[in-house]
Amino acid sequence: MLAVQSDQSVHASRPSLAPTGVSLDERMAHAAVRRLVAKEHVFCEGDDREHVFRVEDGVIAVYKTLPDGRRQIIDFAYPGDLIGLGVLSEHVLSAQATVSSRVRCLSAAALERMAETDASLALKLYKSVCQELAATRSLLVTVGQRSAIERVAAFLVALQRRTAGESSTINLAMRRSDIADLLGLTIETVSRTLTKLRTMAVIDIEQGGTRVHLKDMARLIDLANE
Amino acid sequence: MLAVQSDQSVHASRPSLAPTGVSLDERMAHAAVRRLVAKEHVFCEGDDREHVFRVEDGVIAVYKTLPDGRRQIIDFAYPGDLIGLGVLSEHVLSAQATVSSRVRCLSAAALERMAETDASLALKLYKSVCQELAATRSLLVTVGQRSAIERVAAFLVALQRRTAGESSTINLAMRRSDIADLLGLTIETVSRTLTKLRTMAVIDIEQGGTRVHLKDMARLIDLANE
DNA sequence: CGGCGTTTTGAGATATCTCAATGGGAGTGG
DNA sequence: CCACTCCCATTGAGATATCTCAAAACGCCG
Repeated sequence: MLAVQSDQSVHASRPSLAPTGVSLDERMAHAAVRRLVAKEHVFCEGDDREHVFRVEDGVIAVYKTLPDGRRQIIDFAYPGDLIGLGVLSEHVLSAQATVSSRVRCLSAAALERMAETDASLALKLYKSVCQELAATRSLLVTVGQRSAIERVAAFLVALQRRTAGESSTINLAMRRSDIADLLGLTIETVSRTLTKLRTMAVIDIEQGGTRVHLKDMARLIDLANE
Repeated sequence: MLAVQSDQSVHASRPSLAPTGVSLDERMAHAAVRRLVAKEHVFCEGDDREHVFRVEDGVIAVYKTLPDGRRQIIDFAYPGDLIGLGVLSEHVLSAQATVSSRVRCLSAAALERMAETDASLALKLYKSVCQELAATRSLLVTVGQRSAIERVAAFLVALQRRTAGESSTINLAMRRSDIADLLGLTIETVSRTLTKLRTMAVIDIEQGGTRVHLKDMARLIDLANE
């Protein structure tokens, strides 16, 4: 989700005219860590927005549900990402660990109070949300325009870029139902599409179905129609 | 799109520690106006991001295209909305008038320079992008989870709330193809769905097909499954 | 009045969903 | 250590919502 780059001080690049005593990272270092088991919620829609969280380990699914229970995952948050930013006093989305995870808790009020007098921090938040917006738009294009195989291919490519670095093996760290709810498909279609990609020799699925080896990245990107 | 509330000065609510000489609205008042005919572009993906625009009149479709020409409209921008904000030096989206429109042009560099030393303005931009993000997420839920009739109903409800005030008559001010590309449907499905809603006596479609009267708002909201 | 772009409507094709059954792994308790 | 259970993934077969292709009607503008 929101990738706020680590730095030694929020004032590193440009001196602020409204200095504060404590940098974002300093606060982060002291913030309490919370451990979550798979499926445990970080927060739910409607909860008071007391904290902003930074993912330390694991994967957090940020999602919205319709009254009848259908669920759209908006984003997966990986280590380093921030979740829970917003302008309202209540959460408008829910967030749930897909596997056992750790998050660091930061007071939302304190963060936003800092930003009120610290242009550098406010601008950092602004730019971060712009990035988040770009990611959400990208998912919207995928869900609105692409076929099932294109969606799954795009998802795998995005996951590789976001979490795997140079490696061509990715760890899904989530269930098929999570992927389905991200891409606007059913679990059966996700499963069928993954086996189709395996049949096409574009990917390998390891025993357990959670680790995937991207054998033909160029082909996968092509299939994603990016 | 980004709804930056009008005010007399960006310092109205809280004195900034980093004052600037010129408020956002003052700049707006002096900014050049550009007139566009239907289908004319405000900017295209890849263009240098020289300006941020505020819509004065008409409707601007902000969209992204896939290599093969499929198009996903991300948002319609109405009078008062800002378009073209971002962190990169190039536009990552295209923007096109759906009907003849007017926009005001503001230097992107100047705006972002102001924000660097004006925490109040930076925070305002942050909050605006948060709202934009919320709208995009909402559309993502619609496109990812809802059926054709739910999507069209949700679109009509959102349009009414956003542009019609108290009135129950809305002006689409766009083609069926624009609605289709917003909702991830085809023009035929949009057309059929609108006539279905008319048959159900939930809406009336005026001669010309561009003005729609929402006869049964409660039912429409229910159909949208919101 | 003619022509063009757009919308509507129809009929058939198809991608994806739904429902159902099977199988594998992980954890639990005997 | 072996059943047993639960959860999840896979696979199949049939249903269906939406798409595609095609034609006709409409409305606007020159």
